[in-house]
Amino acid sequence: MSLRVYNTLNGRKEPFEPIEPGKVGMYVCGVTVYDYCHVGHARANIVFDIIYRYLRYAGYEVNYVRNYTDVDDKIIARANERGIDSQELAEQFIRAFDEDMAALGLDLPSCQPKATEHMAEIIAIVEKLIERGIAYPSGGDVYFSVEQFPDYLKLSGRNLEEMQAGARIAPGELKRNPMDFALWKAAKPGEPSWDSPWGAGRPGWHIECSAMSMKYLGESFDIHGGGKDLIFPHHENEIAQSEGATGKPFVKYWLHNGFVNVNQEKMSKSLGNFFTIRDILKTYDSEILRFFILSAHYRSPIDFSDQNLDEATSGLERIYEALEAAAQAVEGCPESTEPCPEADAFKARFAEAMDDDFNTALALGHIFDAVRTMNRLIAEKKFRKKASLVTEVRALHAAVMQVGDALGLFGSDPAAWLEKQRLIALDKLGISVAEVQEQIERRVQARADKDFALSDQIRDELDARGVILLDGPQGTNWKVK
RNA sequence: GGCCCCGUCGCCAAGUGGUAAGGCACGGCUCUGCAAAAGCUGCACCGGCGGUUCAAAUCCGCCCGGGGCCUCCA
Repeated sequence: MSLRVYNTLNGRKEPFEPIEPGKVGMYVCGVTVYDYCHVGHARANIVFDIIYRYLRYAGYEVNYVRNYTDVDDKIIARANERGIDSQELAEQFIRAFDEDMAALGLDLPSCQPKATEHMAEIIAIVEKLIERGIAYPSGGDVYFSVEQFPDYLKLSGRNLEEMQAGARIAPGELKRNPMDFALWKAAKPGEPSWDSPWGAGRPGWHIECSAMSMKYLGESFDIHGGGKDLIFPHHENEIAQSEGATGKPFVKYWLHNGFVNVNQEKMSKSLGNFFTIRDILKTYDSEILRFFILSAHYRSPIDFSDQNLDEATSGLERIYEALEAAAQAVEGCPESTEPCPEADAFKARFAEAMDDDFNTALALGHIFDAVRTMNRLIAEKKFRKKASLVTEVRALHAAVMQVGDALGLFGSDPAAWLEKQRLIALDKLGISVAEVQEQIERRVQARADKDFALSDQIRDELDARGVILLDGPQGTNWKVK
């Protein structure tokens, strides 16, 4: 069984064969740092985080580069609004981005370059393109000439003539063809700028990614990722610039994640229907958000709502409860080195799901199957005395933890995680832990007195307010509905 | 207008030619003082119509409904 990935370049799933066996070079477009990130950014980064994790789980050595776009029109505009330096604004949101990604539990990429630190590389590519007749200086700008690059629009599958019909040349742009795009923009007063052979200026939006990806991963590399909305024009233009300059294939596999929707509509700044990562993390644990995102295939749209997040919470709690129960059930039992075919089969199914274009939804289904098996075995009579069952539960527990690591899940201590969730939930109900404890004690006394009417009344009252009492061998526990 | 995607159980969601994974919710049973949790168990012919095929949720056509890109966007 081997990995197959959906490649936007040809619209099909194809076998994943890295340029250099065993090694993967992967570049993902980061963010333009002028504002806080929203849940859409969270999805993109979580998706590529699990791709990064799974590739390593599958044995690849991965060089993962994710950039910061720290020079751009929007950064300049926002900095001007606030009357601060654009670099200062960029630094502020780079820190915010790093905090958000850490809060989401993302593994750090191998390298996180900044556009402003790669001016020499950017200028070198522009010079090369001019040299080859694919780009031309005009005023203080430099434009890429789309007519000189026959493969233009091969990623997005569009038609140049039709696009030209609707394209306009903005005032001040000295383009030969309306579809030509800026590689270098002449500095306007008050804008950050760098010296270049064409005078002071700054890079266009797309060129930085060509420069940084090729610098760290080579002129041809394996995976380039980003949101679907980057296919055109950003990634299309990256291909044009890069292949135009090198004459070599730029990227082997283009991977694009689907959007986060709110009420079936794309979450976006312009629609104003977005939630920032830091706001959501106040209400929902980051692992719940990750679990929710992994519950759908990465290329499908996913609808963001309280109901969906609450369902994800229930599902994740079920898994953590099983992990906790399994760990407790086998504690102190003799260890065994016996192999466990069931656990091996489970891991094989997990790998098979992930190998099919990172089918995390199916992979989670397999994890739930393993959870049910563990629960079933633990519930057997005299479980602890049956060595084969103990061995199987141990092996399944270890296997779930292992595949969980490949998804960035189940890394918390189950008891602590569940406790945190129920405290959060209780807080939402506006009930204090002390009050619940007090009621439990009253009920314990009532039960001791065999006053079941009072006992049930106490439980029903709490139930009506959203708190469920659970009587177990170790006494009475509680959880939120 | 051009290009593209989606429509599977009450809700979420896999499955893309061989007879529907999983989760949440719901019903029954076991357990329990009674419950809950857990387990067992029950619960869908896949938007509509037509076609191809021995066989279609899966392929083709049309229709209906929803969405995306074409301008900054994860």
